[in-house]
Parts: sequence; structure tokens; C-alpha cells
Amino acid sequence: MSSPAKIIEPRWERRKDARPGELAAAALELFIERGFAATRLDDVAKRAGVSKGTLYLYFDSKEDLFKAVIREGYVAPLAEAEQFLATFEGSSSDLIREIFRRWWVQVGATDQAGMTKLIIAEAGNFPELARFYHDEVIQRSHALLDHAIKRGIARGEFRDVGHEYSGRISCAPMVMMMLWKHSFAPCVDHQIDPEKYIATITDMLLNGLTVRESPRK
Amino acid sequence: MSSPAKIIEPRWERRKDARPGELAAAALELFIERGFAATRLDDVAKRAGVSKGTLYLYFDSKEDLFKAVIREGYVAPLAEAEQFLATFEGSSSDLIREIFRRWWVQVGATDQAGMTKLIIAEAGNFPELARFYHDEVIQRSHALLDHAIKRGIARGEFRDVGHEYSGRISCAPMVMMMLWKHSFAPCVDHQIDPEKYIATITDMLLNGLTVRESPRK
DNA sequence: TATCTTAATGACCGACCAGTCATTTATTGG
DNA sequence: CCAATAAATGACTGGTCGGTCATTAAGATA
Repeated sequence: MSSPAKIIEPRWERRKDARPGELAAAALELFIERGFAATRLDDVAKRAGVSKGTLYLYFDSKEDLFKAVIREGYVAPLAEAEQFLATFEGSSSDLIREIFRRWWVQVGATDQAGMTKLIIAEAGNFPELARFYHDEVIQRSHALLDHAIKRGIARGEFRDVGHEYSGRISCAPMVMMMLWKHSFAPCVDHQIDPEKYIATITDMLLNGLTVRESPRK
Repeated sequence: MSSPAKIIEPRWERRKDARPGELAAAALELFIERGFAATRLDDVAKRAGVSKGTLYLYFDSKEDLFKAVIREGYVAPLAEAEQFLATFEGSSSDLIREIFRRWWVQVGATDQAGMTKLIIAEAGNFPELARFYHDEVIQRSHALLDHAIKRGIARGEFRDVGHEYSGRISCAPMVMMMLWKHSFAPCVDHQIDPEKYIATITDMLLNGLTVRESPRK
């Protein structure tokens, strides 16, 4: 009944180097999907194609795994954005538009966007991680927008709207779209069209609601 | 050894009418503090001064308790806001300003604001609850702002910014402030001044960033 | 091919918690 | 004062999941 040339598959392979990365990637997916507490390490291991015991060969605890995922996640599209801002030469309106566009392509549309929700959700349980994320990501994002707005003011393109909260407020609709994508979007049928949404943001942000005597582009 | 005039304290009292409200209030506090999944019903009961068994006399399940908390906190202020909008007679700019002001006083500054974070955090694990919150709170909030903007357009006060996302975008900065208050604010020292923040929102929302030929109030 | 090292396994433990229900006791009404 | 009623209790159950460890077997070495 058994084929004569049967190849015996090994039950598992030794891949010491690849395991941590694969486990962290699996954990990222599940943390984003379910949150920290609700993610079972059995599931993380299964998604990485190993057993839970193997996970504990590479990470001391669930929290250790979480920290590893966070550290690995704060990549440098932000650094790139800061570079872009420093060398941009067009109008400040175009700069704002371009920042939002890149933000969406490089972060918002990727899995990384789910990290925002994750951190907000777990901030209470892991204040030290929240602080880290705040300093490395949030602070810098706000500063980026703030800087773009200051540039506009300095060039006489923008009104002086006060420098304390303008960056934060500008970011809010983008952040909300990312949060939406990873919270309500999967369970209600009301999807957001990113392109149209971003177009509306920039229009509202730049031109405001009230009518103008002399409308601008 | 025992005093002769000893008053025997009853171990508990019958207070059928007061229990549900007290339990819901205790649940709100703990849900905000720890999240939905991490809140133990034993603790809710203890904080309300009863046993867990009593909780189940008034609520069918943990989810049922959650829905009761939502209904109690949001439904009334929203209905009031809808009523306010329908009868408001001033300028649409003032209407927007007043909506934000009331939003903050009635929800944002209260414990209820923490439910927003909670729902975003747990939406993936409890889609039923997310749907409920979406239909009862979010949809109506967006519609409210949207309606105010439409009113402004109809009266020739506002530009037509497209009706698909304008309500949602207008809400975003307020929602972000509520999220901030219940996530990062407790663990970083960067506090937000609500009054100043709201003033900046309304200014930016109404007037936009770009300079005007003829500035408005 | 025989032996050794260690990556990987998975059964197991103990703590935790939503939800149940038989029992207790405050309150009411005759 | 004495049932009768039902509000409230808290021990208990069944299932879940983070973390452990004795065992297994893949791959290296000679």
C-alpha cells in the first residue's frame, strides 16, 4: 500500500536564525488583529510554523516578544519624511499634500498602521512602551507637520494658527483613518476611500470651511 | 465582652432599583481602567458593593453590561445635541463652535470619553460590540457634524467641501483628544489644554491654513 | 555509520475567570 | 409574630491560556 519510493518528510527543520524573525512577524500580525492580551502564544507559534515551546527558546515572555515587535516595527519612513521636508522646494500646500500622500502609502496602507491602534489600546498596561512610542513616533510626526506649517507661515503662504496644536490637529484625521482601518472597518460595511478622504482632508485643512472672497486653487 | 445594646448590622440590603445604575457605573470605571476583556466581573461587583451573583440578576452577560454602559453615557447627550442642532438659529460657525464646546463638556471631559479608546482597542475581538457602538454613537456623531456643515453650505456660509467625509474629518481632532486623554496622557507629561486645543480646531476648520485676501473673524 | 549536540516538541500545570445555582437572609404582608 | 417572597450570596464548574520541562529527533561531526 505504501509507495516504494516514499520520501520521508522530516517533522521539523533546524532554523535557529530564521525563527525569531518569523515569530516576531507572526506576533505582529496577531497583536494587530487581536491586541496584546487576547493574542495566544499558541497561535503565534502556530502561525510561525513552530510549537509554543520553541517560542520560549527565543523570547523570555509574552511581554518580551511584544517589546521585540515594537522595536522592530518603528522603522524609518519617518526619517525619510524628515529628509523630504528638509529638501522640499515647492509650495507649502503641495508639501502638506505630499506628506499626507506619502504617509498613507508608506505607513497607513501597510500592516504597520495597526501598531497605532495597538499602542493606544495597551498604553494603560504598558506605560513604558507607550512612552517609547510617543517619543520616537508621535512626537516626531507632530513635529513634522508642525514644521511644514511653520514653513508655510514663514513663506507667507499660511496664516499663523498658533504652533502649539496645529501639527497634532493636522495629523488627527490621518491617524483616525488608520485606526478606523484596524478597528471598525472589518466589522461594519462602511469603508473609507483613502484617496478621496485625503483629498478632503487637504482641502479642508488648507482652505477651511467658510467661503472666501477670492477662492484659491 | 459584647456590648449589651449591640446593633446587628444587616449583611446586605435589598435595593433593587439602585443596583443596575451602580453596577453600570462601576463597570464604566473598570472598563476604562483595564479594557473590556481584562475587567473581571468579580471586581465590578465588588466596586458596586455586591456579589457577582447579584450582577447576573440585572445583566444577562458581560456584553449586556457593556451595552448598558454605552447607552447610559452617550445616547442622552447625542439626542440632546441633535435637538440643539435642529433648533439652533445663529451662524453656522457659531454652531460648529458650540457643538465642540458641548461635546467636550458633556462627553470629552467625563469618564465616558474613555469608552472610545476601549471600543477601538477591542473592536477586533468583540465585533458585535463595535457594531453596536458604531451604529449608536459614531454614525450619529458624524451625521451630526455633517448636518451642521450642510446647513452652513445651504445658508451660503460654508464652501461645499463634499459631504462624504467632512463630518468624519471634523470629528477626528476631538476624538483624538479623547483618545489621548485615556492613553498617552497618563504616561507622558505632555498634557493638552482642552480650551486652547478646541479653539485651534475651530479656527483651522473654519478658516483653513492658507492666507485670505479678506480675513474673517 | 555511529555518536553527540541541541532545536523543537507537546503534554502538562496552575492560575484565572465568565457564568451557574443551591442556599441564606432581608423584607413584606397577613 | 410568623410564614412567604425574592434579593443577594459565594462556592463551584468548565474552559482558557501563560509558562514549564522531560522527551524526541534533526543535523553536525568525525
